[in-house]
Amino acid sequence: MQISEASSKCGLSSDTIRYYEKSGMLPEVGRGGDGNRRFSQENIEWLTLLYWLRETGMSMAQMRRFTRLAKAGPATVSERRRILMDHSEQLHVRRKMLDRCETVLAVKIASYRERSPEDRN
Amino acid sequence: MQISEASSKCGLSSDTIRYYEKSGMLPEVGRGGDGNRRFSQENIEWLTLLYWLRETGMSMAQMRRFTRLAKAGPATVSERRRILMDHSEQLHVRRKMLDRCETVLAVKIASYRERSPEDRN
DNA sequence: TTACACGCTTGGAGCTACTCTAAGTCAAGC
DNA sequence: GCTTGACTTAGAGTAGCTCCAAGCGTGTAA
Repeated sequence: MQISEASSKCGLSSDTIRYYEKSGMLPEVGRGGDGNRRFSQENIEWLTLLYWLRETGMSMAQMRRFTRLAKAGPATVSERRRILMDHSEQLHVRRKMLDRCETVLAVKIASYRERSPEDRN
Repeated sequence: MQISEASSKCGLSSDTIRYYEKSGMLPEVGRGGDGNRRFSQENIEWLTLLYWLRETGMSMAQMRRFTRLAKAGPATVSERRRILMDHSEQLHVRRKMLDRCETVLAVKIASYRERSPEDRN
């Protein structure tokens, strides 16, 4: 599978995939006789995980660390699990932010509805 | 109120407040006789709203547009309400992303738990 | 009165995480 | 043989901060 198909399967753009590879966030990606990248099913699964981690705010530094651990083999499984569990907690923090913002917006929108005598910002 | 107090009240750093002002995302901020910025209660409310919009992913371009409309006066209220309502919908999209990511993480974490014969990435 | 600290000011450099562009290679189809 | 299209690289450009240096004005302490 070439890069554009990989891109449409994992959700990251081709540019981002190349950038992630250069930044050490992918395990070895093979090349065909034409010199182009060939993505395996495992590669796609990895990219898809990165897509979700990025989409929910994990830093590249953390993703790089996660990749390094995965490359190091099964001995690092517990450390990797820790990273994912920590990120899972981050998701709760973010959800709370969304909830609070929704309240803030609701109040602001309501203030726009009532036609007050003074200018409402 | 000077910038550091404003910063601690709205949640944006002093640097970010100055940056936002320079980028046309604040209505006029007054200056004291010493040449330093003086923030009014209205300023703080505006900054706090920007804090929430940023925190939940609104682009600077959109925030700038929102500010421009607010400066233009009450005639733009309905357009501003539209912006906030659109952003409110965005929050739902983001929440769904968090939910899906949580599922992805749960699956991955579970795969780490079962000690499989092959190396699990 | 001089000395130093503190909080503010500006302009500009540096950083993260992409995103886009230019210039080139290679294989397939006409 | 020529064009088209997907790929390659290096490197420039962008968004949104974040930090730093150099300088100014006020306040306390010696």
